Amino acid sequence: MIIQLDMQSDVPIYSQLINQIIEGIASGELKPGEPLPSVRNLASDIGINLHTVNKAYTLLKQEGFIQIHRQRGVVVNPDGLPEITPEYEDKRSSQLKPIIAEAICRGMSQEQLQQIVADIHHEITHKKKGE
Amino acid sequence: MIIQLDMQSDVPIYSQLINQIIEGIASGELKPGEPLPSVRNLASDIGINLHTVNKAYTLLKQEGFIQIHRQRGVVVNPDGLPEITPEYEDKRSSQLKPIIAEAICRGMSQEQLQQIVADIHHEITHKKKGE
Amino acid sequence: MIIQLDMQSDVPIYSQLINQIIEGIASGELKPGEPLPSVRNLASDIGINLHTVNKAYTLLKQEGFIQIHRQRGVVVNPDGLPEITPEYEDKRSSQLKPIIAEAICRGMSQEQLQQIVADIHHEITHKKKGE
Amino acid sequence: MIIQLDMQSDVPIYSQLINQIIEGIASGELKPGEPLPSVRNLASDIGINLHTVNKAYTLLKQEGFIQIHRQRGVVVNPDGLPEITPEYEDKRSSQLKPIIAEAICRGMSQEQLQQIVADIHHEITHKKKGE
DNA sequence: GTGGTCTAGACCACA
DNA sequence: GTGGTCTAGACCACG
Repeated sequence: MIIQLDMQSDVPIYSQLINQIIEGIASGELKPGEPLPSVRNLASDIGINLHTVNKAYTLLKQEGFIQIHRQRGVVVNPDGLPEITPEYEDKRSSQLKPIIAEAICRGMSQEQLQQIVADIHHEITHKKKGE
Repeated sequence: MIIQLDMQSDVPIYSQLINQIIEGIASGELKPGEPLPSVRNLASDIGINLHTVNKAYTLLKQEGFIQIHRQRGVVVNPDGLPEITPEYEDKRSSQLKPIIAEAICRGMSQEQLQQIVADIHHEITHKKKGE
Repeated sequence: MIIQLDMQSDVPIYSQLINQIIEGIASGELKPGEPLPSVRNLASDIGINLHTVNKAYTLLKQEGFIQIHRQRGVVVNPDGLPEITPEYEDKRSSQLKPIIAEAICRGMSQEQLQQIVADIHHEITHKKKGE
Repeated sequence: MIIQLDMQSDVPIYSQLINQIIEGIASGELKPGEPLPSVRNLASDIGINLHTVNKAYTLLKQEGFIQIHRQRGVVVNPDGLPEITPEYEDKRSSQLKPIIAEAICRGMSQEQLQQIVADIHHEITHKKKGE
């Protein structure tokens, strides 16, 4: 899986990493049980510090997306992925609200918004490898 | 309009402020041309630093949501609100993508997602004053 | 509050720090809402790296014992402390089980064990400041 | 005796192994003089590294729980089990203290704590073989 | 060779 | 001045 980071972005690198891995899981590129690169390999591959990768992995583990095995490395959680918890729903709503509010201000209708969501949804779930 | 800030959130206060004002505009609570409190008043009302309010106002102005006049104070942009620029569309997509990816991971269907979006859209546009 | 670390222990420093702070809260030495030293102050006071303190604080925040405010520093959670969750009960049992098993092997009766627990409980809740 | 290991746990495998064997002795499942599987057999049975089993056995021997004979293999110490030494008491207290402190923070009374201890004690000593 | 921990030092966002 | 992020480099526990 190809990781694309924007070093100029104000989004922290470890966050970008988390997002990319979650997208990889969502798109099916990364399947449950599949191994992820070791902290050091990934860090040197994408040219960042291993602590940054470590932080991303640790947070992904805490949220239940991956498992970090003692000395065997990191794998996508084979026991199924995190469920829809009330905390998650709260977080999701508070993330979506300002985005939707701004869209409304800029004159987007509800239908247009839903179309955008549908497009992105499709883009993720129909992503082809290496794309 | 009532501003609700969460001092424990990891979202910066100036961001929360921006979001709340944009939501106010989206809901119709704040109409084009309508005055906003002065930097000093708003800061003392909600008990935060002057600079924080200033930063929020400045960014809102940069994005075209408000106008700041030296003497007349701050008003919601009476000349219409910002349009849908390519930059905005990029920003919106990059914000939505990780949210949608996580939703997919947690087993939400596209329909469920769109329902959530519709709910939040409705919540914003049908908000009653003072609520 | 006095922090006592054992640099020779195989218990990680950040863990010892977490334990000491939790004990401080349990003993009433640290009350809800009370501020904790800044990351840098605490680090230099006890002669460790700020990242180590940061890790301890971050984990304590994740478990709900403290709040980390934007720029105002760290305080003991004023909204009440974490509750008894099923996850906590599982963790607690799996921590206690091997300790109790070893105690049994070494010939301790259930009454003796409970006495030890009572002693430690008393020691924590009746700790006097500076002791 | 059935060994249950959690490869995802952050408790080292050799520690889990030690705990399980001590629990086996505490429950009476493993009696003094009773033989334990050879390092090789146990390792291949539960699918872990030789060194891991070796480390567990070596530590158990150091603490006096088992004896390792060159030819006759490994047996539960027939000369009686380890006693209550001051070192053990220190270790036990330092293990129990943070657990009890957290329990207090989470609002458990001393009676509740002792009930938990009693439950686990009962669970260990009344364990039936093969359970 | 793997992740975990710790140190040291730097820059930035926030208020 | 506060915490947040990132880098660099080191040692250790684990298997």
